[in-house]
Amino acid sequence: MGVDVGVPRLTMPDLLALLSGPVAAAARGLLGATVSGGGVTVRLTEVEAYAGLGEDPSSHAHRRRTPRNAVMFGPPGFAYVYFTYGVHWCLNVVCGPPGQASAVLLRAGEVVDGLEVARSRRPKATDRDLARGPARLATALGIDKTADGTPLLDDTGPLHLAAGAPVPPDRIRTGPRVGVTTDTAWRYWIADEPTVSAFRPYVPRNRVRRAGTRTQESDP
DNA sequence: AGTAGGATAATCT
DNA sequence: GATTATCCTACTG
Repeated sequence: MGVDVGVPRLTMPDLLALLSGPVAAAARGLLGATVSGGGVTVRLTEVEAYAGLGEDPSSHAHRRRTPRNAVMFGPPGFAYVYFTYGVHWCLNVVCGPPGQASAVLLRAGEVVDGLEVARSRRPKATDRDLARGPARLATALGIDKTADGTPLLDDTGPLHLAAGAPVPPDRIRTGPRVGVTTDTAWRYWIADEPTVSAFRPYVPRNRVRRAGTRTQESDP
């Protein structure tokens, strides 16, 4: 039984249509949607669009199809999960028509259900920080590589994506994406949401301490 | 409050 | 062998 009749909510076919279209619109439209996994539900407050083959140097699918990014080349509505920095998992929603390989990175959200479970997965985090950042969000949902390539729009996989209460357009903010070289304003977030992650400009990590480099000073 | 550095391994050149 | 769509801790002021 729907209670709040006045609030239009995307139907499942509408959600699929949204994900099938241009990735920027898909990213925008995903704000306010919910992702559930492992007993935790997160309401998305911050996302980033990544175009696929060719157009976007920051996209994992920029150059060509590889085993890692293969899911991005498939149909929309599936999870693309990647491992980075040797430590973290991040969750994307595959968008666009098959072959285009665009995706939306889920950067942050508010835990709206399963709070106790989310806290147990991130014991040291405050409630605000439980899913504030892409790897934190993935951890809160209990995501690892087994979620890669699973469907998000039905209940056959470990994750489920559902439309939420629509976000008024004037509440949506845009800006450059985090941690990448390109400056396209393809980061979207909901204004005044405390769960939105802090912006961090791209900084190359050049300083590699080489094991073979001997230093002579061994005493002051 | 702000920043520097380390963790740690898959992926790609 | 270099890079990485990040996060946490420790240190400085």
